[in-house]
Amino acid sequence: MVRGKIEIKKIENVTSRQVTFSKRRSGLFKKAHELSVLCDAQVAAMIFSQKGRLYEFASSDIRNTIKRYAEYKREYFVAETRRPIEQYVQGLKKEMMTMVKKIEVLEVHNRKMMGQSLASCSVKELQEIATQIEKSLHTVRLRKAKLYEDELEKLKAKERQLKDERVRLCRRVGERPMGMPSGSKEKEDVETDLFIGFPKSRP
Amino acid sequence: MVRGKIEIKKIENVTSRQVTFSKRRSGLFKKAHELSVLCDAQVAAMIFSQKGRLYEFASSDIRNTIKRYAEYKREYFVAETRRPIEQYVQGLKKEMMTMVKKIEVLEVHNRKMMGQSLASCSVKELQEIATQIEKSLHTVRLRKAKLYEDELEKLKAKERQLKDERVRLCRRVGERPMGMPSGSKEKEDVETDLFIGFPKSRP
DNA sequence: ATCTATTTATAACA
DNA sequence: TTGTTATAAATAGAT
Repeated sequence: MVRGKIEIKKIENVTSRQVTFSKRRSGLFKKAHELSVLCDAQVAAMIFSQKGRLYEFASSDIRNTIKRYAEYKREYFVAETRRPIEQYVQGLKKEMMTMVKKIEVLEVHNRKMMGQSLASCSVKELQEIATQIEKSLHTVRLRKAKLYEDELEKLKAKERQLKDERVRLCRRVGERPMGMPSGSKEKEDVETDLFIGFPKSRP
Repeated sequence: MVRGKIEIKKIENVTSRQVTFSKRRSGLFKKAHELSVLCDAQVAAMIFSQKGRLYEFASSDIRNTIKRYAEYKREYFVAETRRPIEQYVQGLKKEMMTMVKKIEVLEVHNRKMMGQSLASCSVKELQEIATQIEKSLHTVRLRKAKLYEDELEKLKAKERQLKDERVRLCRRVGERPMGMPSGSKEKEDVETDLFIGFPKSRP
């Protein structure tokens, strides 16, 4: 545009292009600055040189300007930059909603099974709850009984084993077993009727 | 800069400022475009007017330029733009963890109160569960009894009301009440012992 | 908007 | 890069 005006097309001479880039870049930034001051506008400019080097200008904080830009045009900037995360967040939120509902259901059920919050229940509901609770009680008691029984079996087995051992030892020492516990005398394989634990006839 | 150079400071005259904004804006974009063509650079410029209107220029697709910018400076653009969201996501995840745990606890408790998954319970635990279930059963039955009682009260009240009405009508017709239900004869305010519903003596 | 007197920007050169 | 300079471009103020 001086000493012979130039055509606006890529400058092929590398040196010349670099010089022009440098000069026009500062010119552009100067103009940008003047515009921002004169007209109280927010201006941002960014330039990538051919080599990939970044030059930037911002009248105020460039982050704010870009943020503002992003908000202004979220249909393509925010969207493309953030949509994956936002979709992910949406997914998380949905999951949470589901969980919240699940917790509610569980808590209501729990409360009813604990005999709480019964005010809203009809007679029919109360009957159902009672039935369920009775069933549960039955199951729990069965299980408890089974545990006792197992325990008893174990103890009996141990007793048997100890007796066998005792007999074996007595034989080895060459003396007749004596001073046996009351009830079972000389028999080596006794079925004791020793009962340990609670009576199991209360289901 | 012409016909008397101007100082670079905010133009106070509104009209003047608007005109200058318009002229210089197009000037800036023209320069930006020339720079991008002459030097084969990627240039983007964005301007927010005082009123908040956005004007933008981009040599190539502005999204690419901004993306490139974001990648170039993720240490403060990407980071600061996305960190809040990422913190938010972290928060959500934490909440979800808590909820998952809560659900687990509730489900375990629920199962036990339903008489399920008892295999892992000790005798002591089983006893505690049974005690709790018994308590619940008691509460539920109390509640059921209360409901029956209330219902009964209502019915009794209704019965009384109907009897009163009947007596009033008979008097009006001028005849002695007759053909009364068995049990209560002439008395106008009878306390019936009619029992409706299940016996309530089974808590 | 358009005009135009000036200031600015800058291409070419050093 | 920086500086100089001739000249093109931009634009303030007026219309």
